[in-house]
Amino acid sequence: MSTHLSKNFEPQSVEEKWYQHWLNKGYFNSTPDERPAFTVVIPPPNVTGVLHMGHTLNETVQDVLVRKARMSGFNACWVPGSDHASIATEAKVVQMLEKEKGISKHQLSREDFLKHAFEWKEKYGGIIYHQIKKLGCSVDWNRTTFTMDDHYYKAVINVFVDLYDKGMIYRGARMINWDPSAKTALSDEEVEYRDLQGKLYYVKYPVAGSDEFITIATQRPETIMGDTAVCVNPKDERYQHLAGKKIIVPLVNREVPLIFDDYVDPAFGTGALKVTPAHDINDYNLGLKHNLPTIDTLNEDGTLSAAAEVFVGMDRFEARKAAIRKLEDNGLLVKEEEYSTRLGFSQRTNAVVEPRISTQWFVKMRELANKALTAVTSGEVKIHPEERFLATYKYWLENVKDWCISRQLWWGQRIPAWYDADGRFVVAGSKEEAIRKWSATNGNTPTTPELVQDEDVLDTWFSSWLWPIEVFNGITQPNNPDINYYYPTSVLVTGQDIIFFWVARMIMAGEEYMNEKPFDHVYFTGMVRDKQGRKMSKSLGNSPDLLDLIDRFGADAVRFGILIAAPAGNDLLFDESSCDQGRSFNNKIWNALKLVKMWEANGTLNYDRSKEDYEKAVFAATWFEARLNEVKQQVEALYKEFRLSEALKTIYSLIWDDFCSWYLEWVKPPFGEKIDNHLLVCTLDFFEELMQLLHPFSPFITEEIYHQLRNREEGNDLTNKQVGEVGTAHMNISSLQPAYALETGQLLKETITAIRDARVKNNIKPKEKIRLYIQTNKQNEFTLAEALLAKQVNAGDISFTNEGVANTINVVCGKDRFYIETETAVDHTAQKEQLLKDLEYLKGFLISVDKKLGNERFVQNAKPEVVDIEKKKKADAEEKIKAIEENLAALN
RNA sequence: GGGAGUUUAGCUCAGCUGGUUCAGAGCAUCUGCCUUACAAGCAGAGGGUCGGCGGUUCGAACCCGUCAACUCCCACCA
Repeated sequence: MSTHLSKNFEPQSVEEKWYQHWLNKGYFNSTPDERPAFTVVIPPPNVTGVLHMGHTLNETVQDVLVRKARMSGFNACWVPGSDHASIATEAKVVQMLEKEKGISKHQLSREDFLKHAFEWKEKYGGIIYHQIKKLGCSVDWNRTTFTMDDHYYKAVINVFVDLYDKGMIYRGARMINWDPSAKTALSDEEVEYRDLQGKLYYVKYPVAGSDEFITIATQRPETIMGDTAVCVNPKDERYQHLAGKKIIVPLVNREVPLIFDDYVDPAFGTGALKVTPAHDINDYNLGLKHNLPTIDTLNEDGTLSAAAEVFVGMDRFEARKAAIRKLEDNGLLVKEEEYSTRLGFSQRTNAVVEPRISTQWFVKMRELANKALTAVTSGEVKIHPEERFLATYKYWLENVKDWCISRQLWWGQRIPAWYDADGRFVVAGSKEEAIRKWSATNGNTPTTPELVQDEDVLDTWFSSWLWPIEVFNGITQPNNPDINYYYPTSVLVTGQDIIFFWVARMIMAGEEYMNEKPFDHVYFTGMVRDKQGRKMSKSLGNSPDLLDLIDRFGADAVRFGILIAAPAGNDLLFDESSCDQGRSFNNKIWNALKLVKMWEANGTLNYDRSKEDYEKAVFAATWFEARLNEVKQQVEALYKEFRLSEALKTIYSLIWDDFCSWYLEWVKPPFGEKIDNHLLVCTLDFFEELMQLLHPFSPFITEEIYHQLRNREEGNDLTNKQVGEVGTAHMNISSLQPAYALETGQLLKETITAIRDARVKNNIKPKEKIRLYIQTNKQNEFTLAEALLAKQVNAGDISFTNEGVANTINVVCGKDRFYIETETAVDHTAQKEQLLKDLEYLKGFLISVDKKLGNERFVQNAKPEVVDIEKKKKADAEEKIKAIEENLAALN
């Protein structure tokens, strides 16, 4: 039956095969049934993007949870999909059109542009799906959703109309963040602030009708032309005498008032502030307060507008230089100063953001935020790790501002507002509906007004916030069987960087449209950084290519590599070497398979429990069964707390140390001999169970080995097996208590290590057989494990003794004493040294315990159990000391 | 400026309600092994005043205070 197994595990040959097989079997497809649902919606990556290591981590975590749930009896449903990512994608399409076809966006009609965009999406949108497959993700491909799918588009529009009708969406002129590169408004969250070294320019403003000047400090001399006032603090003595005077704005020689406001800090700069209501949020507020005119000196692309009068058409940064030169020429520039400042950058285009007054659409956030706040503070939605993110979440929601949702783009859901020639508008889901509404509000005129739809589209997040609902058509077909079954979803796995953009808003949408949270748990993964702790980014070139990694290490090894270093919520420093570790692990498992497959059963079914030596014969299996059950419980607990990297480490150690290093060595038959049939069955069962335990983390190799272990019938795949359905033959191998088996196994392991150590230290050749004498009060335990002990320390003979044995190497392990008799002469120096060292440690230990027990306050105050433990420690230590001292005496 | 987090072996991190046979794991290091599953391996070993200082306690890596370093989030000082 032995098919030839390759020297090492070869992932390439099995990954493709199994993924296709799983798909063919439809294991990942889910439809509602009587089982409990375990639902996960993927955080949709940008449709034209590629998966970076952050995604890799998220997808792996989700797959682990989903596969684990699937094999634990849940109806697991993981919905894949992608996000149209309006601004990012539109920027890419614009760039592509210019570069490859020499077409600029404004040459195209909206319809033509969208055609190009959809073509682009078709061409590149598949990349992320391919990567998700390569990684082994068990998503339900039948449910793939794109945020611009027809039903999804409709859902977004419905929600907009609904919120507008409820008075929660309004349109108005406000100061917003403007991206001059994409020529669109941004929400506050889409602006990233960075510290920069800038300059502060001191400029003299002449006072009208005098030869005095007021000197102001500014970072932005190119906005001087938009100044409509100069402001000082009313308590500032220096400027009192200028009250009522006019100030002349340089470069344009416009007279503006001098105003007084507490806002100005007299200690900063010169204590005088130029007020440019069109280009600074604070100035804008001052302008409102003091009724100042607003002069917008910038165009939407960041060049200077006609209103600036000078430098018209020049880019804002060029204009800054020009303004400085001109001011210098006019003798108005007093000085420049180095100044560290913060500038806002567009998250998507990296352009410096301009504060700009513009008419946009906003969502009122207060009420929505309150609901989202309650959902989390009440514990309805649980955040992991909680302590770290709860405070951030609360703070944002308590201080949230209205959400600017209109974007001056074409790629996205077009705002369903319709305007007549006079600028009056109605909000409606369709043109027909719009006409109806318009007629109703405007006096039922029978003539059809010429209604034009708003040119703008909605913020991407205004569609993503419906994700957990509309992937199940919950908005467009409320109460359909899917939404009723799958919602709320079980867990959302995402990066902490989009807690406000997405997580908080999904909770708002869930509460608003489903009257229920969108998920039970939120698991925040940390940021993936490189070895040096730097963020992974394209510009640094430190972000590995996922497909390349999978090519080199295999998907299982990559999953291992990213997960092993990823405690929940902590940033993780990713290094390829952890993939290497994953690959080594896979080879270790593969080689264990090769070993087991080499074994041949001896044909006799040695299952006779009545036989005298039965328990001795199966002790290794008894021990491992107990150990396996113990670890399974630990892992279960770790899953509950989402401590996946620890679960993986625990399984890793179980397989490598307990199974390979101890168990397999214990049951391994001597060269050329056959293995007891019963032990072989147990071993195969253990192996199966181990594979099932590891399967969520490493789906491919475990499936492959599951099939290599035994011949399987069609449709018998690990991926589709439930816990308890594999490895069942070995249950209750012997009647020994598991705790006793574990204790004896531990004793055996420690003894083996101690004796091996003594062998190494005394230069006993590995091949040399020793004779071993054991002095112990645990004779039963040692008798049970005697054969294994003999094999593992290469002892030809083991016997028990009540006293020291002359001319031997003495080893003390715990309270037990061992005497090693060898053929060669014994040199006692090494063991003496070791014994003295142990003795010293134990005596020190004893002193500290004695001290503690001698302390009356300890005995009085400490819990009785604790005192008892100390007493036992004392007794044990004394016993051990006695053993060592006797040994030492025997050596002399 | 406000808030949060981190600081334990060379590196990455565990250490849950305070109790020295718990100062641990994995990598890395050192020593010995080409033992017919695996040298991507096996068998051993060494390595830490748990960031500094102070306090609470019979007892502190763990609780409190304070200082320092690093990271992140939030905020309209020109």
